[in-house]
Amino acid sequence: MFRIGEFAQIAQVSGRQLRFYDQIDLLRPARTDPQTGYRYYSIRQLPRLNRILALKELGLSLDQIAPLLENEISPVELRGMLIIKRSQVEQSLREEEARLRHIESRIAQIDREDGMDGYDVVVKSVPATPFLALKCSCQDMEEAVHMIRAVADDGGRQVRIALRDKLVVVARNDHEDEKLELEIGFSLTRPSNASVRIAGDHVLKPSELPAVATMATIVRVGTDPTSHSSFGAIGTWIEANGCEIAGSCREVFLEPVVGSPGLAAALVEIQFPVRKAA
Amino acid sequence: MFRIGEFAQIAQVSGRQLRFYDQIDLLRPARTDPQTGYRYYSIRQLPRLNRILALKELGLSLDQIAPLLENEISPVELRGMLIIKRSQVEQSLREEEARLRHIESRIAQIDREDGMDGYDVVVKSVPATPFLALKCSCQDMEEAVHMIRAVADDGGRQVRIALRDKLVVVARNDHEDEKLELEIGFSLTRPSNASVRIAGDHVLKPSELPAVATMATIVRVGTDPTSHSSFGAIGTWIEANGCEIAGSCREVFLEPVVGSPGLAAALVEIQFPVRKAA
DNA sequence: GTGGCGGTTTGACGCGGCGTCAAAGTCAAG
DNA sequence: CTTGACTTTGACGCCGCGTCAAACCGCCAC
Repeated sequence: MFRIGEFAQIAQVSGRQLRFYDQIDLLRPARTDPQTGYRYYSIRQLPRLNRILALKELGLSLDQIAPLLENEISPVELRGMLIIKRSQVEQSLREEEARLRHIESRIAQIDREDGMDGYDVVVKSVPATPFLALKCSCQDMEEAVHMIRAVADDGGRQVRIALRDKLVVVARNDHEDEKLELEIGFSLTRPSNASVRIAGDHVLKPSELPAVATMATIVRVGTDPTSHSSFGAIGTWIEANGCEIAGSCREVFLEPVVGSPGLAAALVEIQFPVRKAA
Repeated sequence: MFRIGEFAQIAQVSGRQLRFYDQIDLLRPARTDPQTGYRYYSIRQLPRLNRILALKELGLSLDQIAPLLENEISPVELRGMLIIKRSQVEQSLREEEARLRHIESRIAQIDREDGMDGYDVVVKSVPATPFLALKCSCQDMEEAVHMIRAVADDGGRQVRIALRDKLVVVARNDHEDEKLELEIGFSLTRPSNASVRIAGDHVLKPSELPAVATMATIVRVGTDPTSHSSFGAIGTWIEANGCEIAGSCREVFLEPVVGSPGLAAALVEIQFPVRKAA
């Protein structure tokens, strides 16, 4: 018979641990002195403790281990538990790997002394949304900004405020064309069939922004100057994450765009639909 | 301004989470109505929340994130934190991989319907111990058992009980010889220079069992019948763990071996020194 | 006004597996 | 008998919220 400290030393566990296992009836000492409360362990209890430790290392919880020790669980059930556990471990392995890649890419980013702003990429899911937008192809950014401003201002006036939600620009990058294929318009709070004619003989037509389950997003202030760096950041992120782009990029203006400095000072969320690369 | 529920929906977090971040001063709402206590968030707070979420995904704790948000931390310090985090993640990756291999080998074991007893392999470290033992080489198991019994009985009588600790058999398996190169003796509670002569003109000589940092161990009842299966189990375990054997195997008799059925009914701990395979 | 429903508040407990005190009692050696 | 090492119970801490509960608030329909 050993006192708790000796037994703890033999089994390389802490005394607190043994007391805890006693408390939850996982491993009770062979004898407990009723006078003093001292716990006395037999070396014969070592196999049980070792079994506990071995199963714990497999990732099973103490609640799961308890019935195993009492042989209240058939090998088939244990197999089932292990199958589940395996998939959990595989999942967490993938997550840890992704985490590791992200950490490394951030370290590399610091070493490059990049502007470290706006590297807060977050994945979220977005639901399908009714959309009222103008399709157009622009030669350059300048023309695009002009069109966006036109839609924001004129459309903002003509679409009822209760219906209008947020200004959204969708960039279709299917073909490696020089031109920017854009859809510029408003997400809507509820579906609507009405078209809206704005200045310059353009028409906003109703459609739908499809739902995206995994969308890599980044929020940025202002459209132009840092545009390149934040796109770069999200690209780096996607690469580090082992993902690939799975659709057209969106820019969502989170605040109503008002007046002349509106676009430059606006809070914009860049969204890239992504999926796990094959 | 959004109420907590709307903001939570936008950012894809729970309201409880936002309340918690408020509580720990990580993200306070833009305004809190002093009358009702209602929290009102501005969309301008989304970047901060996103930064929190992004850093959290890197594995940083909220306590670590807080100063980062206040720019109280230089990029160099952040880099240091990330380096540390990286090594932690690498470590946990290795552990998870080992866990996965162990789970899979146990599933395979169930599928083979092996006797599932005694697969509770536990790694521990053992300190160096003074040792009083007889070196001998035996032709077969029968002779070995005979020698062990001789040492146990006769040595047990002659070595003072306060000095004697446990019966230990060390199996040197350096050369692929047929013969068993054994050291049979007692671990001692303190160093001693005395030799002990036992029956059959054999002599127990003092030496030392070297310390082993990582020892794969398994506890078993009885020496003979299941010997093969438990050695198999520990071998499988070592393989699954990506380890290799790094020294001579030991059998430690955890209980004093008394009388005739002593060896067969004894509680024995098999020990294999291991190290990570290259 | 008023009833109702859905959102919000604070507050508390729970989780998992112990670590880490603190105060008081026990054991064995000198 | 003293001393110092060990043990007991009990409580709180951890980390990041989830999940109640009871009470309160806002907005819409009547």
